[in-house]
Amino acid sequence: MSDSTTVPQENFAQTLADSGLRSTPQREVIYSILLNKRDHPTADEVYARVKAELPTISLATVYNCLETLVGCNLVRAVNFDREPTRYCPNLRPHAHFHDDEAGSTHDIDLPPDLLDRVKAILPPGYNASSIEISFRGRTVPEAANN
Amino acid sequence: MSDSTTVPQENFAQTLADSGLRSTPQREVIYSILLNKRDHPTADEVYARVKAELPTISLATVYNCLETLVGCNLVRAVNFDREPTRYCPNLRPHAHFHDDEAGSTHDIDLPPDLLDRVKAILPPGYNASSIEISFRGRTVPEAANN
DNA sequence: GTGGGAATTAGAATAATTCCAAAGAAACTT
DNA sequence: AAGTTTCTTTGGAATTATTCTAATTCCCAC
Repeated sequence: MSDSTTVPQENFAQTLADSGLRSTPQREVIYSILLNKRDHPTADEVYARVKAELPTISLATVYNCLETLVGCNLVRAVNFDREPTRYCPNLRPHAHFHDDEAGSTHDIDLPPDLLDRVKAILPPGYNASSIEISFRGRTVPEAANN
Repeated sequence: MSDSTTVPQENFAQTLADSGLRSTPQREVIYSILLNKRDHPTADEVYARVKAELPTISLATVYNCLETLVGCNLVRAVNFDREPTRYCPNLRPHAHFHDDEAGSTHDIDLPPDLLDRVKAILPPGYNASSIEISFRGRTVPEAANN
């Protein structure tokens, strides 16, 4: 189930506990939904999916849980322009490509040295806590292995 | 007034005309406001500044004009997380750094080859029309020349 | 099994942006 | 220069994503 990019289920509770937080059914299900279908769903989409398992969950809880997971680095939030925030359980360094035609978002793995080179452009005194590299455009199905 | 990063006033009308658009007082003033103070203002901030010169302008027009200028590549829109969109007349390749403490946004010039290297990570079939590299964090005044 | 902090819930509120329909210029046409 | 078309602006309503709030519920420690 887990690969090098994600936190295995058994560490999930621990990671939360490390931040003084509890593992709850809502948090677990939401995290598993993100692992299950890696299509960068929005909060609304997560809400729709989680209701199948927890029919009484509220949208506010979905937002709360997602924010919590982002806060303890179990999940990354991805933003494109004025689009709703999307969520991604891939913790490996990667960029994002947003296909404007399809509306879909894809992970693009980053060569490890490249992230370092990008970080290196910051002048002294600029202390970055996060970096985001994002592309927008079209994917050409014929040309891609896709 | 203009430098290598911006469009000189005399080309402004032409650039609009190339897209079948007119140069209007509202568009001109808004563009000059962006040139004048390069602090990445939001639409609201532009609105406040433009009212000094055009007191009857509406917020909708500010949004319209900014979108128009972005559309014909006179201006770039910059987004950070869920913050309001900011606008920037710097057309040179550059990244953005958002200082969470001060709420300010800074341009970070990109070495020309770096943008190419970043573009090169895209698999075949991924056709990017725009790239954005953005940092969030703090700036440390003591360490910076700033 | 009771008290207290944490978490969830539903709904109201907010903030940024977009939509809409009407009124106002500007530019072509003849 | 009047008429027509097209582009632009305007104010206000509407929309969308998200956050806030207050009330309940849950869970663990005592």
